[in-house]
Amino acid sequence: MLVLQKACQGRGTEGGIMADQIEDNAKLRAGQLDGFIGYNLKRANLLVQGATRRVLEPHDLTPSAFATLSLVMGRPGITQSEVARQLGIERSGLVALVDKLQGRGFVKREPVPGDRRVQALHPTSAGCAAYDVVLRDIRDLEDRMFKDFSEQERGALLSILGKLRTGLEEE
Amino acid sequence: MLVLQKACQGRGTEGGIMADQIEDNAKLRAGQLDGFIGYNLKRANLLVQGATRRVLEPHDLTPSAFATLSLVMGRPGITQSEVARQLGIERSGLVALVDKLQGRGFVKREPVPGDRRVQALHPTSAGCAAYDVVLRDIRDLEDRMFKDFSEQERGALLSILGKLRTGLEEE
DNA sequence: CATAACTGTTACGCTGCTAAACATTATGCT
DNA sequence: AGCATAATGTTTAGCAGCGTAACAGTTATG
Repeated sequence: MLVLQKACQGRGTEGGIMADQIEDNAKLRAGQLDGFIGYNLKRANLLVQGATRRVLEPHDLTPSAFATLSLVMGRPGITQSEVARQLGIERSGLVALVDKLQGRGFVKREPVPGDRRVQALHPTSAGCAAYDVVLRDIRDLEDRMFKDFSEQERGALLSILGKLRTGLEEE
Repeated sequence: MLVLQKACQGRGTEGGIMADQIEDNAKLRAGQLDGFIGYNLKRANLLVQGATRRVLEPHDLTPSAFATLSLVMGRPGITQSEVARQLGIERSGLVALVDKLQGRGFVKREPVPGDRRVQALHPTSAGCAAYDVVLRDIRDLEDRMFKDFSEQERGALLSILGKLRTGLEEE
């Protein structure tokens, strides 16, 4: 608050003359943004997702497509609604995703005996093979990103993110 | 790997009959996605950004607009290119952002004596006042999100995210 | 058995961003 | 000085991802 007023009343409008002083202030004040989880999360996510995209691109997969494939691999017969829920997106958005995955022969939609509304998702053998190789690339990427981290830090990050998620999901 | 093959060759195509077994497998295998930082980051970011949007909406601000305002507050006279760099977006994307901020009278563009290309950004008094109240709301939100976290965990998250960022920014 | 709730799907539109091009101004090389 | 190179702000065009709303078919619930 004090800082704000200083910025506004003080040299705010004269700006740009004494570059070194401004640089100093930057280090002192710019921390504001760096103190917010929202901002840090966004930036980190931007970078990580960028790297992920670059790894996935040669396989012609988007992060969402890979996540979908991964879910289908992990739980064959999973319903589309369930996938959407786990991915945190709308059901409608998933249709195109599954369409593309099915078009490439990685998954197939199959009716389930008990409930004629749903079409369960199953991996094909081609999907399994593809997933196997892509998974290796992703694992490599994660190892590369975490190369400067201790095993403890890596675990801490995952657990904290998980805790944050569950805390927010149930409002 | 073993898991994959099992999923593919095994009950993959018969799916959906024994719901309880499938549920069990979900708990065992679905961890795959939960083990990736990319996925956890994306999900957490989705939720946090959603909450942030909800807080910012009454003030008619987007997260990016708030971040921009925050940067201008923290370093009056900052250049647009610099803001774009810090936000990790393109210069072109920032124009509309600043336009809107300027339209609402929160910041103003001013020529800088030394370099006639740049137009330095400065907060107005209205911008300062607005930022002051919005900042309070954001701080409240962050406290609410972290209510179940120890001070240590909160610090750990920020430092790890920061480390991840700097590690990725320099390739 | 009627009403509500759920599933997959489509069509439409918005938002946020990137990419490419351009004019203006700075900088560096020779 | 002159010329190439780069940087800044800007416009325009376009795209990808996502949400909303609506729909038909199906199941659950009172």
